[in-house]
Amino acid sequence: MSQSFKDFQVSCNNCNLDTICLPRGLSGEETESLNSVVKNNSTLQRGEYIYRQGDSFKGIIAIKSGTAKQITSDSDGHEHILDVLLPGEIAGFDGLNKKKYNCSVVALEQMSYCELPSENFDILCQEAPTIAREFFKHYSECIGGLQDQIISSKRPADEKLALFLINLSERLNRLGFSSMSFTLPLTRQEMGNHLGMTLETVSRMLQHFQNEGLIKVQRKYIEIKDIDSLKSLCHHDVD
Amino acid sequence: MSQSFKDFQVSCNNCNLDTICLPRGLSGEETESLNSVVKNNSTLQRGEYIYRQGDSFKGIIAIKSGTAKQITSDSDGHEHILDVLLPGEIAGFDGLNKKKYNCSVVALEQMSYCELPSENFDILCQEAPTIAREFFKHYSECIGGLQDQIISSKRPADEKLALFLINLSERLNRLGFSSMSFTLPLTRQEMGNHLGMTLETVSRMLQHFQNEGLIKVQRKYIEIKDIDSLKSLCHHDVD
DNA sequence: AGTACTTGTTGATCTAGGTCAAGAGTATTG
DNA sequence: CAATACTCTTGACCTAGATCAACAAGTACT
Repeated sequence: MSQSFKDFQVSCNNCNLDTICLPRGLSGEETESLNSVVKNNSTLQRGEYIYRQGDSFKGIIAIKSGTAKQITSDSDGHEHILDVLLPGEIAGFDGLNKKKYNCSVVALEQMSYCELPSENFDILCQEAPTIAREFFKHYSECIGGLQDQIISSKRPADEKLALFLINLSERLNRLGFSSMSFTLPLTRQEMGNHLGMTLETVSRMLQHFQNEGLIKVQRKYIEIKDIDSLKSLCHHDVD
Repeated sequence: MSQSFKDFQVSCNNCNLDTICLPRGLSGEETESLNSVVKNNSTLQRGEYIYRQGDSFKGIIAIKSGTAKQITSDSDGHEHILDVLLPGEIAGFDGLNKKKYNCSVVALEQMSYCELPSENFDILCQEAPTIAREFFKHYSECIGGLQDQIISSKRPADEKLALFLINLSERLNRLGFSSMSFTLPLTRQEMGNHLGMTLETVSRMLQHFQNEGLIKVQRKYIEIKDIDSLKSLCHHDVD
C-alpha cells in the first residue's frame, strides 16, 4: 500500500524531475533551467499564510509536505475555501495576470513549500517554451476543476460530500499516496464551508455513510470501504 | 441611452480593432495579423450548436450578434448552463489544451459568430507575443468568474438571482449596451438550471423583486428600477 | 383564427437541510 | 494534570425552496 501523505515530504528531485509537480513533460534542459530558479522555503504552522489575497505576485508555489487551503474573501469579508492543496500540487497562477494574488493560501497543518519566483518567470517562458504550454495546461485543469465544483454545488448534501471524498481519494492516488485511507485535512466546519453546507450536516452525512458501510470514519481519519457504492451515489438521475 | 444588444451586430472592425473582442491592448501590427486569420461564419438559429463537448478543437469563437449559452453535460448526461455569451464575448479556450472542447456552445436565439481557426493559433502566438498574454488574461478572468459563481452558489435564491441580474447588467454595460433595461436571453427554466434553483423559484423571486420596486419584469423583458437596493441584497451578512 | 405547444405565474403541500442547543471527545496551556 | 478551548456528534425544531398541480399568456403551425 502507498504511504500516507501525512508523513511524506516531496523532495525537489521528485518535484522537478518526476511527473508530480509543475514540469510535466519538460525536456531535461528545461527542467534544469527550472531547477535553477526554484527556491526552497521554510516551514509553516497551521493558520500561517503562504500569500494573501491582494499581495503583489511573487511567484508560483508548490506544496512539498503537509496541506494548505486556497481561500478567497467575498464582498462581506467571509472566507470561502475554494480548494485543498496536497503535497505536489501547485498554486498562484491566479496572480499571474494582474500581478496580484486574488486568493490566499493558508497552511492547514505544519507544512513546507517551494517557490518559483516571479522575477524569473518571463525569462523562464522564453527559455523553455514548453513551460508556457504547461501554464495553459494548468489553467485548463483549474477551469475544469472549478466547473466540476459548480456542477456538484447543485447536488444534494450526500452527493457533494461523496464527490469530495472521491475527488480527494483520486488526487491522493494520482500523487502516489494511499487513497483508500487517509486523514481529512479539513475540519467539519471547513468542509461545510467548502461544500456549502453546515458542519452538522457534514457530520451527519459522514455518520450516515458509515452506517451504510461505505466508509469508516473516526474524526479526521477516513477509510473507504465501498468505493463503488460511494461513486454510484454521485450518479443519481435528476429531472 | 445605449442601444439594446438584441438589435446589435458587432462588426469585425469593432471586434478586432476595438476593445470589445479578443485583441484588447494589441499593437496595430498584431491586430492586422489577427484580422487575416479571423473567419466570418454564417448565422445560427436557437438550439443550433457552434461546437459540441468532445469535438476536436477547431478554434476560438467570438459572438457577433445574438446570444449563446455555454453548457456542459455531467456524468448522467444532464445539461448545466455554465454561462451566457453576449455579443463581443469569446469562448473556446477550454479546448485549447486537450485539443478537444469540454463544453458545448448553443445559440439561444438567431445569432452569428466569428472564428479564429486553430491551424493558425501557434503561428499567431509566435507572431504576436502579446496574444499569449491575452490568453493568460482571458484564462484569469474566466477563473475569476467561475470562483464568483461558486461563492454565489452558496447564497440564498434571491441573492443568486440578484447577482445574476447585476452581472448581466454590468457585462452589457462594459460591452457598450443598454444596461438598465434588457431582454433576458434565458428562459426561467434555463435561469434555474444556471443558478441552481427551480423555474418556479426564479419566477417567484422576479415577481418579489418587482413587488419591492427593484425591477420591472414582463416575461423576458427586465427594467432595473433600483440598482442600489438590488446590489445591497447581495451583501448580507452570514454566520 | 383556431388548435396545439411552449413558457410563465401562482397556490398548496412537503422535505432537505439549516438553526439552536446540549454534551462528549480531544487538544492545548499554564 | 487540571482547566480551558476547540472539534465533533446527536437530537428537536423550523424555514427556504422543492415538488405537484392548475391555469394563463404567448407563439407557432394549418
